[in-house]
Amino acid sequence: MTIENDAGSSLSELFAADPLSVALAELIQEMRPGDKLPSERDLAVRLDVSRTALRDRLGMLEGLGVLRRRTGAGTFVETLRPDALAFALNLAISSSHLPLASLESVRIALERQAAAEAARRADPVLIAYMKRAIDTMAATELSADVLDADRAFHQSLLRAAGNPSLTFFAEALSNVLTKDLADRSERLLHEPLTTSRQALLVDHHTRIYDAILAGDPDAAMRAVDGHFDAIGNS
Amino acid sequence: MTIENDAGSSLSELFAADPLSVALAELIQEMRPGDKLPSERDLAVRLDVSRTALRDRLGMLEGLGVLRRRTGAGTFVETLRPDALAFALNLAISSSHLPLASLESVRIALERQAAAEAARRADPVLIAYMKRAIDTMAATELSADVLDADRAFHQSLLRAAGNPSLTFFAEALSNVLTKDLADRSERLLHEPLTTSRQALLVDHHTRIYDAILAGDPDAAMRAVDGHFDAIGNS
DNA sequence: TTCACTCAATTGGTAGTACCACTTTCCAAA
DNA sequence: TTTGGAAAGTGGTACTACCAATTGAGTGAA
Repeated sequence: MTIENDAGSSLSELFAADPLSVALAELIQEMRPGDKLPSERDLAVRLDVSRTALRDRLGMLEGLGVLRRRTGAGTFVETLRPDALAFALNLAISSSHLPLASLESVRIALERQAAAEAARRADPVLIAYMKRAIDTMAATELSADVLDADRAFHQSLLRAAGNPSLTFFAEALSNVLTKDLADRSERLLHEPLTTSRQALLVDHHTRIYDAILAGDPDAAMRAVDGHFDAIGNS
Repeated sequence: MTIENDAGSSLSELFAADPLSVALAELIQEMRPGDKLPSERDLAVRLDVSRTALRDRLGMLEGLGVLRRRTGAGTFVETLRPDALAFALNLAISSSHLPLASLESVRIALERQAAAEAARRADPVLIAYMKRAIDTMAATELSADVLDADRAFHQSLLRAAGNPSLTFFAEALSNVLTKDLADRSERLLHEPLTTSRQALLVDHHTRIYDAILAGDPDAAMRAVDGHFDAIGNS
């Protein structure tokens, strides 16, 4: 009866979590996103714990973004939500004083990798979205539009990479850095949109785009680095 | 009285979390790691909720690795623990079917960035640890020792980068990939340690080391890529 | 005085009950 | 057939009681 610990042992061995958490984790591992868990009352009986203790762990798993509890409906297995991770990271940055700059470099690392993988895939349809963002960026005369186009570009870049983990972490980081980015954007919005600066941005993004279109991962990575070096100093 | 929402508003605006979670998050943000929270009974009264509801959220925050509850002692603010994130990621990978390969590429991206930053810092003391790992790798005749030295090398590389966020994410990913790595290691342990393979590994690591020692970020990144390309095909 | 021990207060952990609000289902009435 | 609402089920909260671990102050002896 205690033989099916293929998936469970790795969790219980790696993390010295309490048995109840591990039991729940193993249960969830056997389910798929969207599946409905047994009701709290049933599950409490089945696991031989009180509903109070069970809810404590369910709260934890919901905090981790693994579960979603819907009042009146039930508890469901969730797909990993980047915003849940972002919530944790936000708290951690405040309480643990993780420097924003160090997070920025993680973001750069992910974007660089995304560019490389996008170049390897070279999916014409997905790459077209990047091109559209660049065109928008070049056509407008408003700082706000440039910022929007910039966001759209980086988003389409991640999509073009087609790497779910990369997308997940990058989105989580984006959420974390949103406040910082908002401050920076605010500053840029109050600056006049100089033609030279706009041309510079368009040029940088075009280089990334060209490298990906050409299927050159190394050139794509260099282009991303050049981009972030430039806006880092602006 | 409602003016001090500099840190709080970002949380409540970004995440549509319930008020209680946000209130707790704001409280935690004003504290430092190691600080002790009020007792559950006091906090429940202060926030005007039941201890039941409060414990539900505390469970969530503990799951996120932000808090640590110690029976009989109290609840304390924690520094961000990579293993907590790894726990969540493990569950997420199982339930959301995030491909291991996509996670590997995130790991590569982080390691590449670490190499670049280590080269920029060029801290002789920290770099020396990398050299030691390489020497160990070259001197031994056991597969197990090579694997240990390999781990030591990548660990000292992250340390040499001196980027806390990079280290945090890389460690979390290492924990997640531990099972997969264990399988791979197992396979390697049963293979004979060919001199050519060992020389290849030593050569790859030496290239990374040399580039960092020379303070050349680009070369360091290329060396990391070369390394992972090679072991990816082995 | 100093050290070691005991014990009571405090704290987190669990159990159980009751009730509320919301959702879903299904059956009966139009 | 359609529609309305009742009923059952679910998560959310509150409250009480008790357990186990920790802490610290007080007490005792050396």
